[in-house]
Amino acid sequence: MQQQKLATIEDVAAIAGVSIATVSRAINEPTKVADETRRRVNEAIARTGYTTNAMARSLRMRRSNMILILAPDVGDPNFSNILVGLETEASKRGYGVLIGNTQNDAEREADYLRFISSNQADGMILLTGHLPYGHAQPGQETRLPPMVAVNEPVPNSDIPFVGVDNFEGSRLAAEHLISQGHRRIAFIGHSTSRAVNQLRERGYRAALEAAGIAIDPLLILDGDGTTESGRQATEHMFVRDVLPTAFLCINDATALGVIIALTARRYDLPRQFSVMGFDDISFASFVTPSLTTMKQPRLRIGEAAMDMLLGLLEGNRPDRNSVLLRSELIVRNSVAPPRSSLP
Amino acid sequence: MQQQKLATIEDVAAIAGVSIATVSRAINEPTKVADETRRRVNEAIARTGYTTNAMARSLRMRRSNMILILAPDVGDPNFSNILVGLETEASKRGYGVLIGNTQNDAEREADYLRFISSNQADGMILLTGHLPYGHAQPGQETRLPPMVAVNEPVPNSDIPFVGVDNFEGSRLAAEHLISQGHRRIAFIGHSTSRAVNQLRERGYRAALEAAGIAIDPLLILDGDGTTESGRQATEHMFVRDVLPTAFLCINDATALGVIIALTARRYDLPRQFSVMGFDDISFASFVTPSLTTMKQPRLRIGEAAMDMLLGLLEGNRPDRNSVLLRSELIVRNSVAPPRSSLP
DNA sequence: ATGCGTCATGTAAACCTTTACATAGGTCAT
DNA sequence: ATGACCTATGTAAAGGTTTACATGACGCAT
Repeated sequence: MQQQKLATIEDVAAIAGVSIATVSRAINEPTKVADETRRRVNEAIARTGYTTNAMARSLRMRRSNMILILAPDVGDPNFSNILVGLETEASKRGYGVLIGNTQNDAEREADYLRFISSNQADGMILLTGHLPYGHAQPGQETRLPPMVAVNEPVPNSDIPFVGVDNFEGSRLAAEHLISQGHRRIAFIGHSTSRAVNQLRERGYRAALEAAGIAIDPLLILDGDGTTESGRQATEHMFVRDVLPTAFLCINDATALGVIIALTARRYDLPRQFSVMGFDDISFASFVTPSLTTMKQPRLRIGEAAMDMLLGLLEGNRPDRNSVLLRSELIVRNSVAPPRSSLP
Repeated sequence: MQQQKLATIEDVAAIAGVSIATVSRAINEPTKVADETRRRVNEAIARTGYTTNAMARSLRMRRSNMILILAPDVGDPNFSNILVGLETEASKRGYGVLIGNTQNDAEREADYLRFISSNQADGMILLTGHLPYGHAQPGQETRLPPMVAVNEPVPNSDIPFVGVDNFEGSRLAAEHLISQGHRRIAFIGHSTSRAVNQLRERGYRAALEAAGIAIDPLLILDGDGTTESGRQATEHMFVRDVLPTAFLCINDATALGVIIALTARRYDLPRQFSVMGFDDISFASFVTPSLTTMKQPRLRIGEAAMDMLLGLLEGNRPDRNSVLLRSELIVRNSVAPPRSSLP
């Protein structure tokens, strides 16, 4: 019921009155075939509706023109536009995009390697922050294809990385708060050894030091990147009674938790406390007060990463091993000068 | 630099001392091969790290075990979890998932058909609400593969559909408002001929009629599904001075627009006006007031759709041509009894 | 006339599977 | 002893490309 036999290169060759080799050349290296012949071949192609069978082509060429994207959660709003960027660039260059949603499950990660070892994908984008589990199974040792890490670098590896400049972004964010007159600025991080956190905390420290503000360790708290942890961290500060005038959060989700905690305590934001996030995820503009944050150029990150990977596949050594894009300050309504500094 | 020649079935056969046919059978139909032989083959496979070349397999079998997902915008928060559901089910059944982000661009839609006509995908999921442009190009007439439409049915076609029961969901939403005492309920729709809108409006009408409430045409407004259109529709009502006590919106984005408009006019929600959305997208719980809405079971929609498609590919006629899943009432803080009905 | 280089095309191998058909050995009923 | 059937395996074709190598025609310098 399914197959009504698609036209093959032989059908085209027969109609055009040439050999299949000529048809193949007419398609892939048009200059190598005489004008008149090329015309006849094209006509035959049009008449038969021929399209080259990708499987046969991949089998012969040993490349599939497919890229595997490994992500812990494709639904994550932080990934969505990166995905769009990845797909756009790939499609523009004639590549297809395969998605692997790993849910950080080792078994699924290992499973997805079958796309690599069975030649179904030529390269891999890692949004996971680590190499797929099982890449070096006792007996197996799957050869890994060219890869580019996005968003989170792969620690202890020289895998090329594309992402936002976390140090710079965080420094700019802290500078923004400082420029508004804040001097007691809390940093709520997400220390689980993730490189991202380190850089953002360092950016925060750099900005404070540059402004001659002493770092108060009591103002640096740890969370796990969730809204709930932002809320808890804030509560913790009230319990200890060590309060900042502004909160710089590792991400928007955490910042939302801070806002929730402060609002629950009936503080008036941003008059009494300022809050900044990082990422600019979709709800950032809908919270009350709307969130001042650093916007990640997600679309461009995706495009740049795919561009780099395809470059690798085509044999270009990349000029640099990592591409850091600028994040952009998005001023909304969650930041204001601290009360004490008001006239 | 790339290829270090992967092991083929011949290598395995040589080591195991059998023919390649036996190796193939040992892998694909284990019962058809003697225990002892199977053991030797498996050992040889383990030793060589052999994985079957998917390209050769697909070429021979004429099926790729890949599904193409066509979506206007993979980044749309409304799609994200559907995507996860689709991917999860596919992966569980041994299929891979290819994404095609069409951006509603005819050219890109046509382009993605190459995956079909070149045998790179066996089936297709349509999130676009229409057949890909170019499926019946003058000369071309690409044969379309088995398909399932998700979220939005394809009008004037018998393409199987999986989605939420819009009529029922909308009726339940309206009933919820009625149960709180509302009788003047506005409906802000999105009439651009989309089937979704029709059904939701009908559900609204059905609930009102069942409660013996006359339909006031002045309370039925049109929008285009965006936040801005929700704001405008609300303003329009104030201009005409025809006001409801509650707004039932075609989706959460629209509802957000209504909330913005009302808040800007300094009304106290939900005391003075109630607002309901539809979808339960991620920011729904973060808005102030948090949005009472109908939750779409997106994950399950994705899974059900993929299940149906794979069923079709395996030759099962589906029992029904459409699967409608229930949406769930999520009660938050944007709905309260109308002032007039308070004690 | 000969030889050489170039250009357009054809021939056939290779890419790696799956599977229809053939073969061979064994069991069992007649 | 014969034939029928079953099981386990092997042989070889087919699936649709790309491309190294071969062929032949032609122009041109010798």
